[in-house]
Amino acid sequence: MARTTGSHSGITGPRVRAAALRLFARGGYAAVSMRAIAAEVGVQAGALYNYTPDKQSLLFDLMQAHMTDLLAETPCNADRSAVQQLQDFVAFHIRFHADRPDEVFIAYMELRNLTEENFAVIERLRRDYEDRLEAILRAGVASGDLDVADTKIVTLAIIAMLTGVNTWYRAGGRLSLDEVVAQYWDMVRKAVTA
Amino acid sequence: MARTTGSHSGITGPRVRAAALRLFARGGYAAVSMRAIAAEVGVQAGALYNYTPDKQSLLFDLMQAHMTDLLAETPCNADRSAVQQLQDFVAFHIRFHADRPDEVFIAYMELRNLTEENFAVIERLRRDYEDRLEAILRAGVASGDLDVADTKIVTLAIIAMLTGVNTWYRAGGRLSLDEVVAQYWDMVRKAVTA
DNA sequence: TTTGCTTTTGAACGCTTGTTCATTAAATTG
DNA sequence: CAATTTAATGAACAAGCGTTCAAAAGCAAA
Repeated sequence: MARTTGSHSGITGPRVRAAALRLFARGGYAAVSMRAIAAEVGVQAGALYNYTPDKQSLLFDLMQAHMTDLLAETPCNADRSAVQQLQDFVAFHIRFHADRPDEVFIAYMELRNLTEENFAVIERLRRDYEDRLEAILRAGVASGDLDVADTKIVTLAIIAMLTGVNTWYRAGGRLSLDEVVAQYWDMVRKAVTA
Repeated sequence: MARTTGSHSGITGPRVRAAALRLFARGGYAAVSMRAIAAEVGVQAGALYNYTPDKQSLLFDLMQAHMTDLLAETPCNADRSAVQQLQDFVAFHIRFHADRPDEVFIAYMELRNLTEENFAVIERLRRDYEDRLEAILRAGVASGDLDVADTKIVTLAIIAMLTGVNTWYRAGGRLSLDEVVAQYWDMVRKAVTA
């Protein structure tokens, strides 16, 4: 046997990325073999190398795509007040992350499995995202609507709190995403206003 | 060569655990080989098996010891008000975790590398810890001192926020631990009071 | 139907993995 | 000093790792 019936590059490529995403999120990058990814796709290990130069690129591409999407979709409406922008950010962060549990898990857990250069790229994207939130907080402090002693710390505290939702939230659980967003916004709002 | 001069079980045992802790935290359980741990101790791989039945037990023992310490040291002073107990908890959590970055990192990142039975043990200890905080919040709601809609969610949100300190805090950095504790307590207090 | 391209196979590469064990030597005990 | 216990070595094991590549086979165009 060699090429199998129905084989097609436009189909196999995305399936390789999807399988890698699933398995990396479930078992961790180092614990998942290329053969395991291939088996998930229904192909031999060698075939993966038509779609990625190596295992490291598979991880990096997944993380970079996730962070790029995150930054592209982050709301940025300068017409709204700082408090409104903060509310938009909280709602966006929770919803975006709840929709992509595997990507989020990988983006936070597999940083140390990136090469030095790849890590630098992802780290910069993460900083860019943090800076978006910090800019909102600064604007709120400047306008007097927010009471925040150290915008950097509060930025990190808010992001950590919001991202924590992913450790327990499951669609169809006790709380709807609307309720989750409302409760977290309530906490954040109280924590940063006078 | 066989046994080396100065070799002693009472010394090598702790060094094996310390090396495993360091390397697991740095590179991840799956990416660290028994030979790498042995090299860090200055010994051959076979010698490790005088101190652990296998690699999995090395990970589990580290995590269990950490969680047991955490629960043993958690403040629990029923004489104090709910708000005071909450303040005690926040200060304790930040300080305890800041003192043990490697243990904390492992306890959060390597859960998926535990066997099913070992995972269940660690998971229960983690729940016990969460329950301590939730009990404080419930008491505060009952006494009217706290305004919390859903104690479970707020428990998880607070813990996620506090544990996030470990991703950026470094001793000798811009902020002292006292300042960090003060700022986080300020946020928590405002978020859970009316 | 033949030609050429694309995709996959399956074997092979050298290397690393966790773990075991007979052997050896230091440390301890009598 | 001699006997025993303890702790380490270093080789070996089977299995798995990421990756490469010639050969094979489905597919598309002529």
